[in-house]
Amino acid sequence: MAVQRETTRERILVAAESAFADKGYHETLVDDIAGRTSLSKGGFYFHFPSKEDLFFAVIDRLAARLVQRAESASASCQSPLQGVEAALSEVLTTLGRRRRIAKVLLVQGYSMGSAFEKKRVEIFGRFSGVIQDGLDRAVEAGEIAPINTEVVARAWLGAVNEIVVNWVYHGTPTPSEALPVLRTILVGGLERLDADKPETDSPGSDPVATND
Amino acid sequence: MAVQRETTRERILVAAESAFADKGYHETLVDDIAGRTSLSKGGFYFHFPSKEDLFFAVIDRLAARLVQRAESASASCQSPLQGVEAALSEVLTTLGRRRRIAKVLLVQGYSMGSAFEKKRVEIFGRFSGVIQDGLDRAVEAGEIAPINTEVVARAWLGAVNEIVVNWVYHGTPTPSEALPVLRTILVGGLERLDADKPETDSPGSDPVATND
DNA sequence: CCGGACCGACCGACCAGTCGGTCGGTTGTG
DNA sequence: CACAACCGACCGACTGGTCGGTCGGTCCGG
Repeated sequence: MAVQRETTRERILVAAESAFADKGYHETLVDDIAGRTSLSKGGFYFHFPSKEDLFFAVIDRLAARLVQRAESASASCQSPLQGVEAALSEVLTTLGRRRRIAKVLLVQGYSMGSAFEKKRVEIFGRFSGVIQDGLDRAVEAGEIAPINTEVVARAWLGAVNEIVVNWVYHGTPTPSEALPVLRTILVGGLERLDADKPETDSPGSDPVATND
Repeated sequence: MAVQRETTRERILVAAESAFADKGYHETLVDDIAGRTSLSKGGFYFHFPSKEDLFFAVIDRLAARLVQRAESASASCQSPLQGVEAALSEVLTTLGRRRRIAKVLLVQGYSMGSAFEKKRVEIFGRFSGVIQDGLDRAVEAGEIAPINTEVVARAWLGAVNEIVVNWVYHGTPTPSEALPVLRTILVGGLERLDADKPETDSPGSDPVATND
């Protein structure tokens, strides 16, 4: 039997992800999670020191996966701006495929109260860091004009977040429906700056397509 | 003594706004609010049927005020697009002046759990309605090219939301710092569409300034 | 027979909401 | 004007249910 440690821990994380998605932090009881894991409450507390720690672990796992997806999507692109666009699409479509995950990551955390604040800052910081990096490189590469990339990154993240959250609640418009529009207005908002300052020296490749 | 009804109710609302801003829904006790109002718990329950009702009343009040500000800012503009821009600025700067209000309105609600979902949909719907209306009129007026205005409105709202929330937690960048950048990328994202389809018949007045 | 994994009854803090009671003002009555 | 009957606003001790967390114990593989 021994050395089920990681297996069981994983089972708990999976069950918790689902439970938190359904009911939020407060409304999910430790007994619920124990139940879904076919574990007793005591069994659960053998693996996690507290409910709060469990929640953070769930969030961290999700965020890490998503950030990695975004990063690798971005890395497989030629130009920085395309990379940012790809990261954006990746996040949007991934969350769009997994409504429950989106809900845990973007909504349910707040119900933890003040303990969540630090975590939210950290998670959103990771994402906006990825985007900001790409934007900075795009500026350096002369793809877009200089601008406060931190604000832009945040704004994009917020736009994506709102589209996803609204979809989580409303069911419409779906992220994949929204993607082309988002691409147009977000990336387009920067390209215009480029047009203002036409000092680019890109090697003639066609610029980022503005629609699918 | 009689007929303090409204006065006391108002006092409770004000105190609750502040308490919820500080500690969120769950962490704020009815006793806290009673305390801040120099009222007993029983006294409080004379005026509100439940803690939940109180919270909704607080949120509604704040949202109504803010929506009205946005609408009147928008109404005092000449072109629809300028109106949308003005509404955007108004919301951003108003929230930027009142960090606590921003927190109650945009963050703390989630800590109520599922009961808040309907409310969030409603509140954000009100705001995005204002923006969407303006955008629709801007499309009709030929100021911008046709686009899915619902998605755009949501995206803008999300961008503003994220900037404000990030500021609430991080303290930087401040909404007023972010405003010019937001204006550039958001409104700019639409103007570019205009440039693609140069069929406007605006009466020669200079277009919306892209920076202050 | 040791100890890691797990059990589940139990504890106790916590808190929304209740309820019997108080008290100052107002209204009605003679 | 006096006095009673009434009422709206408010008080605060109490309750009842809920849950996170604990702890003494069990079970099984090595």
